[in-house]
Amino acid sequence: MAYFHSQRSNDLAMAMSLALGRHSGRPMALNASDCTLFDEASVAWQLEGRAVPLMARDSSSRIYGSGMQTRKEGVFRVAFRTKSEIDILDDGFKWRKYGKKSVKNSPNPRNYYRCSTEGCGVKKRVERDGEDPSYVITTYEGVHNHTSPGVMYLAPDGCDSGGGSLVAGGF
DNA sequence: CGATTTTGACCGGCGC
DNA sequence: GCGCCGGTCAAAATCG
Repeated sequence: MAYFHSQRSNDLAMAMSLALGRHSGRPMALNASDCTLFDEASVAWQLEGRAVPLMARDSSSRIYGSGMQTRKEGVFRVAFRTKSEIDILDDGFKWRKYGKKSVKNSPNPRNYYRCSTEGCGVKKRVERDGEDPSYVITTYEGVHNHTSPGVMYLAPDGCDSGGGSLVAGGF
């Protein structure tokens, strides 16, 4: 098992990224009770205590709050809701905003971010909950192929196996 | 001075 | 076919 260390309080988003990286391509549903499937994520959830993961599936998943079905296949997508004052939850990755759109369902605009690292096509969608403005809905799409510059990975004991990488190679 | 944000335009899918 | 809707592009502006 690997641990993560972060100086930020927004560990949930980062943990979700970790979960994405470790369990990429594996379809599974996430509930609050299923968080034990993800070691790092479960730690973060215990720390946060308020975050409510909504769903996580690889394909044919549904977006929170709407009956819309995703048609893209093979892309791991996670949507969850977090109580936060700020829209941009820094998860340790470098995100570059590439679009802003207001959706019809919600009066709040939706921001589109992309991982600025070359070769990493992970996308992120941040939207504030229209019903509860104190909540932020974050959607990750894709898998990182590099380590986060803001996260330090620690091994409990001298981890010798070089194969146990947290980075998900090809999906 | 390079990277990133901003913001309207553009485009593709889908429903009517 | 057209228009709505969601997603992306790209050029100018801005930031560090």
